Order: sequence, then structure tokens, then C-alpha cells
Amino acid sequence: MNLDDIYGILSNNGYKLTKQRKILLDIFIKYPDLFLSAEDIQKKAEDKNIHLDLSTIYRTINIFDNVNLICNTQKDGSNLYKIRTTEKHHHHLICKKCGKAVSFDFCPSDIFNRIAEKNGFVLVEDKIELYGYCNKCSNTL
Amino acid sequence: MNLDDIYGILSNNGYKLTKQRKILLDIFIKYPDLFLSAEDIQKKAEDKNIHLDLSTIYRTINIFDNVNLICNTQKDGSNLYKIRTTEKHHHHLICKKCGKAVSFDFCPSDIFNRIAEKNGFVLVEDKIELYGYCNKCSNTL
DNA sequence: CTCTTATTGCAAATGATTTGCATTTGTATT
DNA sequence: AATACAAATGCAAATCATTTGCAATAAGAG
Repeated sequence: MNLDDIYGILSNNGYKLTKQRKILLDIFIKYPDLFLSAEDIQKKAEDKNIHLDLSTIYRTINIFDNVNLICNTQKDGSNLYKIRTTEKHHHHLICKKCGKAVSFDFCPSDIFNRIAEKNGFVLVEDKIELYGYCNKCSNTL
Repeated sequence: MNLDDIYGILSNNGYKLTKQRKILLDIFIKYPDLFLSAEDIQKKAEDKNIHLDLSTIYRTINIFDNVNLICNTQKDGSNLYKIRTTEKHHHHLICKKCGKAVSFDFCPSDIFNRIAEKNGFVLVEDKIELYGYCNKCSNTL
């Protein structure tokens, strides 16, 4: 999936292709395996000498989320986002230091369903998150 | 593990047994399978005609967490807590509506370790969260 | 029972995120 | 290419969860 495909998705969903949305997309695409906060994104835009208001960033993230373009996680009570690099159901292994994320598709759904069923639950969503230190960060601790 | 055991743990760690800490404990123990927010706890205290300041609640939760008495999860950007009912490594199945939690000890740690290793990560923590609707809530949707 | 120190409540601060509104900008349509 | 209109932006202010400073209070050691 490339930039034009994504532009198409946004257009088809009635969202305008504004300068700021394109910048956010560029940043997300440039760091496909890094979870970024709204502020991280703002800083990366500043690096290109472009100022984006945080409210714009949050609104844009919201839209990207609506069309299922991004994944998110939380860290210390704030949200982090990355572009979704696969359509498939997957989970993440995340570096506690730098935010580097690796997607993996292992998911024992059948077991999860059995656990839910056994307890009278209707299962709606499953989340696996593995945290640790990536190669680079475990050498720099 | 009963109330006196817990009092012992707190004392042994140098924490005083204050009225407010006892109340929080009572509430946590009364709802061992419900994830509660700070405000939920405050309301449950009000129900007993006891006013607890939110700052006290957060500070107390923090202490309980220090001595590993509670589990937590997040919902809509706020934290929820419940008393830890087992010493063993475990995960939760959580009702999206009422917050009811069921603990389960299934955890494919060996597979998680293999995934981490394969990607050059040192694994530090694993989290599985299953979300759905409990018996009661799926009938009341 | 007294003393010391930890703990509390209150008010104010903080940090992340959201919202209202006037202005600007995409884009569909002349 | 010009116009028109709704959608999107930036800014400031609001909101929500949580934290902090501080003076008053209470736990518990001696």
C-alpha cells in the first residue's frame, strides 16, 4: 500500500487531502515501526520547518484511526500511534525505551475464545502486547 | 489472603494503617473482580458516607501498587484498578460494559520469548487482555 | 500520653486531549 | 480558471485525569 492508495482511501471516505494530513502521513510512513505520540509527530514536523497545531494532529490521528490506517498503544497515560503495515490481525512487541515496534501475527484465538466462553463472555477483542528492549536499546541501557 | 495479612504487608513496608487506606481496602476487597477508577472508588466511599479526596485515593492506589496489591488496566485514557487475587502470573478477560474481570493464567511465555528473541529483543513484560461482554451485560445490550 | 513524622484535604498545577470559533483552504461546479 | 461552499485549520480556552505543595491532622513508637 503506497501513498496514493492511502490518499484514495481518505478521499473515498470524504476527507480532504490537506497539506497537514499529507505531512502526518509522510511522517507515519517514514517511521513505520515506531510508536509516536502527538508531540513526537509535532517535533518531526518542526524538523521539516512545518508547524502543526496539536489539535490538528489529534484531529488527523482520529481520522486516520477512523479509516483504520493506524495502530495505537499507550505509554505513561499518553497515546502512541504508528501506521498499520498489515491488514491482518496482529499484535506488537514494543521497545520500552525507544518505542520501536515489531508486529507479529501469533494469536491463539481459539484458546482465547474458549476462555471467554467458559466464563460466559462474548469475546469482542483480544490484545497481546510484549514489552522489552530492542537490540539497540538493550546495549545502551 | 485476608484483611489482617494485608495490614501486615502495609505495616511491614512502613505504611501507616490510616482510616482512608482501610476504606480503600474494604472497597477493593468487596469487589475483587471489578476494575474500578479513582472516581468509582470515591463514589463507593460516598455510599458509606465517607468522603475521600481524589488525591488521597490516587496516593493510596500508588502505595497499594508499590506492594503489589493491585492489578490495573486502562479504559478511555483513564486507569482502572482491582485487588490482586492471585500471586501467580495471570491475565484478564474484561467486560467492556461493566468492568467485570476474570483472571486466567494461560500464557504462552515460551512462544513470547521466542518472538522477542527472534527480533533481537530482551523480553521484560507480557500482557494479554481479552475484552468482551459478560453474561449479564450481553443480555442487557 | 507525648512527640515525631507520615498522611490527609484542599487548592492549585500539570499534562494530554478536546472544543468553539473565526479564518483559510480543498474541491466540486460553473 | 474563477466561484462557492463545506470542511479543515490555528489559536485560545476548556476539559479530564492525575499530581503536587502546603498547612493541619492523626498514626504509632517510645
